[in-house]
Order: sequence, then structure tokens, then C-alpha cells
Amino acid sequence: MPDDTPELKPRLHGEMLSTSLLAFLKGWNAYGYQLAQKLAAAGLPESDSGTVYRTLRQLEKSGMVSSFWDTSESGPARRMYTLTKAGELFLSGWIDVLQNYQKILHGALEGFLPPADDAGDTSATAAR
Amino acid sequence: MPDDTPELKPRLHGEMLSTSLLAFLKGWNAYGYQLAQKLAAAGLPESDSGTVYRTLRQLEKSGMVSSFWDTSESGPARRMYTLTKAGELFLSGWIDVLQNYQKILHGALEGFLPPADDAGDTSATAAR
DNA sequence: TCCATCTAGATGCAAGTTACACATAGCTGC
DNA sequence: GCAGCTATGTGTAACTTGCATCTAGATGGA
Repeated sequence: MPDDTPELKPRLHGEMLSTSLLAFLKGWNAYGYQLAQKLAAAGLPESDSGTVYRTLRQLEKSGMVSSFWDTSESGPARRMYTLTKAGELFLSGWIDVLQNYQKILHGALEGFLPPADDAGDTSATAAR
Repeated sequence: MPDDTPELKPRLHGEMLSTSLLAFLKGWNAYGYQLAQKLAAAGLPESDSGTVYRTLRQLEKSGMVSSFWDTSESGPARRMYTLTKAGELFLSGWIDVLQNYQKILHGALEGFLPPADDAGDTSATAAR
């Protein structure tokens, strides 16, 4: 019998992948392969390695990181990434977003105390 | 002069949008238009309303929510959404992901203490 | 009655993003 | 040489998103 339900298995992409990569680069240079391993080790949902490489290139195009080839170690050359000032700014701005997101998720799962200042709008029509 | 830098303006989509919607539905029924307003009021980056509606339908297809038409109020009919057991499970599983993500972002921005148990791997090769 | 406006939901399409498979290339050990 | 590991990438189909646009009920004004 064919499985009909579309999967919604957790995956890391979009802003969450981009910002995780930027965060790992804060204070350290790193290369793609290494960053992919760190993501896996950090308990985040897996990302395809191709997606990681393409995301890094896209971050470079938008000025969040810069890169250079590192041939100082033995083995295949590594494209080392460095966080730019713009990337750092974007990252710190994203922290606010994360805080609000966090509030929503945790509010939902622990008896969710209604936030004292959110009372008086049309949302009072919520059913049951 | 044409702007050449690709935009990376924050937008809410993917897992973050889905889980925010699920969280808002915990304990309450709500309809799409209302949820879109809640997202905006919650200090999260904007989402296109079309995207919100489509995301809700997709959550329904994957069994995270169920819906019914509500014609009890005046005005256009509303498609009311209810969180399912599967949606609740997915949501609580996602909390762990969020916690790890949070750790990474905050670790990056506050002097980032090296986590005591993460020392002994190849990541020691990180350059300056 | 006609029209504008607001609420509510939805879709067509172009552009962008992703997963999966595969390709390339340097190095190590046999 | 060649298998296996490290490291970076690409082709392609499928999926997702933003924007514009559409339908439709209700309301209020001219």
C-alpha cells in the first residue's frame, strides 16, 4: 500500500540554515565540509551537503561572508569562509526574530499564559 | 544605478512559519486571516498571505491540522483550523531543534564560550 | 442602485530553493 | 593502479515562495 501522507520531517534550510552557518563563522573561519559536520554535531536536523555549499555561495553573493582558497593543509583545497560586517549585523538582527519565535513556541507548550498586553483585539473570537 | 546586491531581507517561511502556525493553534481554533495578523503582531518577519493560506493547506494534507468551514459569523466564511494530535507531537519535537538552534545563535553572539564537551575533533583546525 | 472598501480565502505564474544523484580532484594506503 | 576518504561542486526535477490577481460576502456612502 502506497504511503499517501506527505512527509513533514524536520529539515534545516532557509533562514535557519543561513543563520546557523553565519553563527558558526562568528570569530572563526571555516570551510563547507567542516560546517556541514558541525551542523550535524549540533543536534540540528540534517541538511544535504550540496545545499550547504550552495547556501554558502549565496551568502557570499549577498555579502554576508567572503571566501578564499586555503591550500596550506594537505588534501583537497578548502574554500575558507569569513563572516563580514554585514553578516554580523544580519546575525544580530536575527536574534530578535528568534526571541519572538521562541516566545511563541514555548508559550504554546507550557500552559501558555496569555501575554498581559495582547488582550484587546479581534482574536478574542477564537473558538472554544 | 541598478542595485546589484541580492536581498536577504528576513522573511518567515518553511519550518519556522509552519511551527509558528501550529503553536498559535495550540488550545485555540483559528482561521488563516487571523493567524496572518497574529504573525505580524508577534514581531516575526512578514509572510505573504498567500503563503500563509498555502502553508495551512499543506499542514492539513500532512495531518498536522484539520479544518472546517465556519459560517456562524457574518461576513465571508472562515476556514477554521484545529491542531491535531500529530501536529502537537511534531510541535513538541520541534522544541528540541529550536533549543539547539538557539544555543548556536546565542553562543555566537556573547563571547561564545567553547562548549566543554565539543573540544576534541577536527574542528580544532579552524583558522585564526 | 451603484460603488468603494474591508474581510476572507485562493490561485497562476515566474523566480528562487532544495534533495538526490553524480562528477571532479587531491591525498593515503595497499 | 585503485579503493577510499576528504572536499567542493553541478544537473535536474520537484517543490516553495512572492506578487499580482480573482472571487465573494458585508457595509457604508452618494
